[in-house]
Amino acid sequence: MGHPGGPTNRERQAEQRRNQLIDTALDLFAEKGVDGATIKDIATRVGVAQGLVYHYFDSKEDLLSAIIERHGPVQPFSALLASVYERPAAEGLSLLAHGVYRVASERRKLLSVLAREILVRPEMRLMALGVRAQVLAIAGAYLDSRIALGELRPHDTTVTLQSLAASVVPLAVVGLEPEPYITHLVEILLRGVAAPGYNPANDQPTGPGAAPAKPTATS
Amino acid sequence: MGHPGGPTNRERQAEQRRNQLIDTALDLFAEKGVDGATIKDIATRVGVAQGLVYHYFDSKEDLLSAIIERHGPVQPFSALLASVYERPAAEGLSLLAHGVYRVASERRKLLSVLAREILVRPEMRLMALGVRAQVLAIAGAYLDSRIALGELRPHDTTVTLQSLAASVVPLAVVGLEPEPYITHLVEILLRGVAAPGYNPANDQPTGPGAAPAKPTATS
Amino acid sequence: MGHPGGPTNRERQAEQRRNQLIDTALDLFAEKGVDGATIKDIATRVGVAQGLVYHYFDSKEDLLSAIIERHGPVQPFSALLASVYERPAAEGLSLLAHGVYRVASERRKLLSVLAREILVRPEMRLMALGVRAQVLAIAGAYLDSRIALGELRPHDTTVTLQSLAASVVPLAVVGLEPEPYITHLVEILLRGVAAPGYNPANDQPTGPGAAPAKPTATS
Amino acid sequence: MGHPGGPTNRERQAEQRRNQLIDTALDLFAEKGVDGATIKDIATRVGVAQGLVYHYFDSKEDLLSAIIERHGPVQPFSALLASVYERPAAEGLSLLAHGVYRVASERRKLLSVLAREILVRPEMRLMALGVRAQVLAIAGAYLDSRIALGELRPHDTTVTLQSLAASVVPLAVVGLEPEPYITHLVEILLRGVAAPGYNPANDQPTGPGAAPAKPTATS
DNA sequence: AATGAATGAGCCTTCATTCAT
DNA sequence: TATGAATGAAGGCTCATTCAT
Repeated sequence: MGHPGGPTNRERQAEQRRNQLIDTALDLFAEKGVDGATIKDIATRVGVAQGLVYHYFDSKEDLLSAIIERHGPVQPFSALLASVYERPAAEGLSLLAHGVYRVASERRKLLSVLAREILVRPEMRLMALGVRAQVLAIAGAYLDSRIALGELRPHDTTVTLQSLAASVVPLAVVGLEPEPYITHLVEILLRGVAAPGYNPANDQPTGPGAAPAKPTATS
Repeated sequence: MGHPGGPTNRERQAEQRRNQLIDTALDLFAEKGVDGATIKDIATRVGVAQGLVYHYFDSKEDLLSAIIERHGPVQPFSALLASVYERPAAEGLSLLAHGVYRVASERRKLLSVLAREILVRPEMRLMALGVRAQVLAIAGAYLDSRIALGELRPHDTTVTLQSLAASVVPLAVVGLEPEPYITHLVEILLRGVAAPGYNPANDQPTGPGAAPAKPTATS
Repeated sequence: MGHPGGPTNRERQAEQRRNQLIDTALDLFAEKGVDGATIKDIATRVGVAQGLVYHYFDSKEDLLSAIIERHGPVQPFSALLASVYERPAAEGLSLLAHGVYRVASERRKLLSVLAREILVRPEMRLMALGVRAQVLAIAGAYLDSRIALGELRPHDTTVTLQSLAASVVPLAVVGLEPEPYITHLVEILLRGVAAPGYNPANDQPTGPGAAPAKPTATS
Repeated sequence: MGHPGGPTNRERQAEQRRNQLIDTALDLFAEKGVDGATIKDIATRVGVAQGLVYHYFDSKEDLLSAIIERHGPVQPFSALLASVYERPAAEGLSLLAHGVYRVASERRKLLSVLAREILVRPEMRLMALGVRAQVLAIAGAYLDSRIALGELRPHDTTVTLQSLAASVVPLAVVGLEPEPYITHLVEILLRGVAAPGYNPANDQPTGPGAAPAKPTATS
């Protein structure tokens, strides 16, 4: 405020300390749960006095909020969705699945914490349901567009996406290997929702007017 | 033990009290988490003194074990799997999906508790992974048999099952409506893993030239 | 509740423990102030664990309420006022002054605590003002009756009472000797409010119609 | 100190800051009590960092001392007493009463703080008792002189003064209106200690045979 | 079987105080 | 002069657990 010329050295250090506390808190919350991890745990692991935590955060609750703010997965998920837009269905689903795995892997600690807290805190549950609704809306619009283009058969795209996410995210959170699981999953889902005659191998949307190859098989 | 003629009156009452404590503990664990619920909470809700809890259980931990023992979902899931065996793939997958939802709904409180504890207790995590492996083995054997019969195309059946379970169980745990979600999900998965030309409507594998059933929505 | 035949042994002991905690808390609150005295102080002086205090009281605040309930000076002051009613003014004022000193002496610890808290807690201030108003109303009615009987000259009796109380109570709270201070005070106030010609030495109200002795002196 | 020519600009600013801190501390001590107000509270209200408080004061205790030094009511009370000296009793008592109210009103915050601390800090209690003794000595000498002049009857003047102060000061500290309370109080006390036949209206001692002034109300 | 008094460890939080910048 | 990061000692309160009755 009163010092033009960018952050001072001291402010930079304070910011670092703050982030250090947030990151350490996230580690410990993920390991022991929010209730199981103590402020003392966090301070000790960072190597400072307990009191310092309260210099940066009003309460444990506030610390949790700061964690979410800093590590919140909404932005990366949004970016992922944006990057998929306009891609053919086969490629898009694959990008989606692998992307979700990657983002969830990077944020696995936070997701682990949230998964626990959502079950017990109504406000967090509501927040999570809201985010879920937003993401489903955006991603659903993408899949619907692929239906309109004739790549996918008409269906409730929410189901596809929910299934995709529900299958992939826990994998990442628990830390299991993605492959070959995800590739197989994408194949199953794609076959499940592909329009008759859509050939993923082409990586090219078949025009809506294009005559599908003889329905010899569902593949 | 030393009294022939079945349980005495007193033993029956003790059993009832024990179960009452277990059930109430489960309720509270699900509401507030294992850490968030106190022994006093439980005793108060049952209408007894805290001390009594320790007549029936050695510790909070022991109480949690008793809950799992009494409400463990392994048996019903096993029964479900058994009931599906020998059924055609289309029917089997549907039975499986709806059955999983039903069982998970009935046990949603326990599953909610377990979901939280698994993330934080290594022993529980191992236990859960073990159960998962068993269930996947049994159910996988079933799907493999349907592959062998030509109903389903050869694929990693674990993926199908994992996806099914991961999609359905959270639905039940969070308390969302199953339909039309589950029906749609089954349709997608079934199409995704069906052998070419398999006609679910027949409950019989069909020749390659048979027309596939129309999708639910206008294609 | 569920045990006819009066309090059990255990209940009696619990009650004793409770009172012991209240009394010890009062001692310490008076010595160090409510903020200055710690729950540990109290527990230690009683010879129990800190936690036990919270078995009997919800909070430090609740403990303070219990102190007021048990040691509240309203009842004894009311009794004092009742005992004075119908007495001649001279005797009444003297009884009042000495009685207030006695009661305030007996409750000096609580009054000391309240004196401090009133200055800082609006609710307590209001409560105290309310009590003061009640007491002044009752005692004022007494003095007004003595005015009507011609013993005292018409005046704002609230002032007399307020002055009496304000002079006597601090004496008791601080623990100073009452005599000869109180006797002198009563004499001054009595002369200050006596009707011309009222002779306290008589301990008899002069009838309203009685001719006052020649106004040779005010005494 | 080492700079001739009066205080430098910087010294003047420092003095201002110091006084600002003292005044703000007094405000907060009065509002929340010495224990209840924090150094951070004070610094925040002044708009500076906590650390700065420790550039001006060694400790919270030292800050309290500085408050007393700056706002101590001894000087104004002394001035009041000096101004009363030689005045006739009736005028003197009235001046005293109103003057005490005025001074106590001006210093009500400090008096509120002291009232609380005296009850809990032995050193402060001693200090206060010492001040009280001094004031009573001076004011007592004044009243004794009026006794010697025949305006007041011989009596323990300490009692009169104590009663006056005890009645008036709390009024000011709590912030109640002075009138008509103080006027009535003075009248009562004056009648209570006046020599027989003393006529306040004259501001002159009157002979025993002189008719007393009519009471304020119809007697 | 049942009660609830009692314990004691530990948690979150506050706050006066210090100190490097 | 001024800042605010950092410390560390408590303090209020909770809670699983024990035990005499």
